[in-house]
Amino acid sequence: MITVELKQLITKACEQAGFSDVEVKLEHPDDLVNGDYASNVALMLAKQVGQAPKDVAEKIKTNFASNSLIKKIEVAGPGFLNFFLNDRFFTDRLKIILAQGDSYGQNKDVEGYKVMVEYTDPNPFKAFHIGHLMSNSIGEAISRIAEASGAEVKRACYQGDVGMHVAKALYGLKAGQNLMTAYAFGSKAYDENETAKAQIIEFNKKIYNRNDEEINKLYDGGRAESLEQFETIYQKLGTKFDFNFFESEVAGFGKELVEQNIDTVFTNSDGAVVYAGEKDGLHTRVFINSEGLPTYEAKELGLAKIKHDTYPYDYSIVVTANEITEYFKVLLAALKQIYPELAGKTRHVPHGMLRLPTGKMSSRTGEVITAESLIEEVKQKIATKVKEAKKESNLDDATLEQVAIGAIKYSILKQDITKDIIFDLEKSISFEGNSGPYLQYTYARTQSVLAKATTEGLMIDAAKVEVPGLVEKLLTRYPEIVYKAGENLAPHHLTTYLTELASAFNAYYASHKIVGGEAGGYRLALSAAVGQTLKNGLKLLGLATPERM
RNA sequence: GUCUCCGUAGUUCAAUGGAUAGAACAGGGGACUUCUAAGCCUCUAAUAUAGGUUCGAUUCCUAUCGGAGACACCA
Repeated sequence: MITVELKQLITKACEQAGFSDVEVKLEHPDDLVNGDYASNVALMLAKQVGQAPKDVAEKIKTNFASNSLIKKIEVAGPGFLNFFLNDRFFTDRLKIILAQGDSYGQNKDVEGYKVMVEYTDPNPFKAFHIGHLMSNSIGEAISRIAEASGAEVKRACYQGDVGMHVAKALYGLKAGQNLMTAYAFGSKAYDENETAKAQIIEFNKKIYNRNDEEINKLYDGGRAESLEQFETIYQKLGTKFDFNFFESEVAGFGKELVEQNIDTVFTNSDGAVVYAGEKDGLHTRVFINSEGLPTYEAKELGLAKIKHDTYPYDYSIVVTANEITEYFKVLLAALKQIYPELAGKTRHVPHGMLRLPTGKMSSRTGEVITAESLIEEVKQKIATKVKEAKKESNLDDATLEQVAIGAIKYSILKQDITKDIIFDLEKSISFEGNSGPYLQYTYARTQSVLAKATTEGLMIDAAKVEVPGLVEKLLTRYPEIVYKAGENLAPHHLTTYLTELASAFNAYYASHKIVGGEAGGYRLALSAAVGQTLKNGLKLLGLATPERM
């Protein structure tokens, strides 16, 4: 990468100037008049060597070895070193982008590492709601970014197919409710009716023990139907899980693990088995309840080991909403004592909550927006909008869905994943400006232009090359952005960048005629490179790139 | 009450301790007999408060105020 090269040159110049042990940092100045890259090494060094920052900068500048990459170096502001790269660097990059194609931007940061990413985690018998959509969008993006960084990624989904929520749903099913309404019905009964509560607790045991034929039948049917619904949604969203783990499969082993470590790791307390987290600055959590059943904590403990047996990961990433952040710390503390090597490889990536303006969503009360209904509603909105804007709509249903899902995913991925999203259908999902469809539209536009150019080839002839502007400069930064997104597990760096790139290209497009004319070949090559980069970036985010829209 | 995360234009979001805090939406104004107007150009508008560290703070530290989450048998 260019940044590595540049850093080496700076380090060398610093040494030549008599400054050693410098950590060189590079950044892109906000304004291109301050160069393509800037470094604050002189500012950092100034105090250490007792000289004025500007003098230090000048010394580094004069000791810079001449090379073909750099056009000029300026000392500016309080003591920044601003680097201007040769035009040739940017125009040559277009060739590289077109040659590398779909692989442009990939790196080898974590090459050879086996990574398991767990995300989405919906519960059978409960609705797949927009919260799951958030986890899925983030987890899928992280998986794809990890792949682009060289990792071998396996996607995992962990699903709660046993536990009180299932017992409540079964109570509802038994009372004649359907899968959509059963859970809320059972929850209500549990809270309001003592007899129902006792019955549900009884159901819960029967589910674990599988000793009641009627319950088994209801359970098996409901579970299968739920999983089938989830598959349909994953297909729409573009996720294919390599492994499905179920609480029913890990519960037994998890319970054993806890029981084997009573008195060493865990303690008995009021009939339950708990981990006293206070010694780690955390809080106490129950691992086996007083009914003798493993809680989510014990199951998760078993899951960690079973995951590793299934796929010997170097890193295990668990993507969930941040409401379980504290709980996960307790889990990791316990895991650290039982399987220290696994705890060290496990990383919890919490994301914000998706909340409604009225507050937190609650599947207990049935106050949820399902993923399915959101996608349909957004499709409707887009269809209406397109109909108003254009006389005829050539948008087929498949494209409409790609754009709708693109709008939804973008709205989730555009911000720092740790922050909550207050979800308001009217405001949260945008089709213009800073949005998924804006990027998809820009991509389609590049393809449309290329299709128009039937007689011209993509030429980057030295004689016809234009002076590189913002578009060319942004294009060269893409690999840095992928790297940064991977390093910080922060997909929003990509969305921000892609929107900047699309915006620069749209401005270029509005003021330059691309097809035909003197520089036609070059401009087409530029359009192709923008299209390729948008496509690669959108792919990492999990957004489709329709050719027309 | 204890712990964790968060407070940036009217709204939704950006900004590895750096230069004039950047977009989008909303609102005002505008261009186009041109390759996709889901587009382009332009104007108005923000770092919760008070201290501290630093050459330099939206960013780090402390306190206050405000919001969200967790705090034993749900997940």
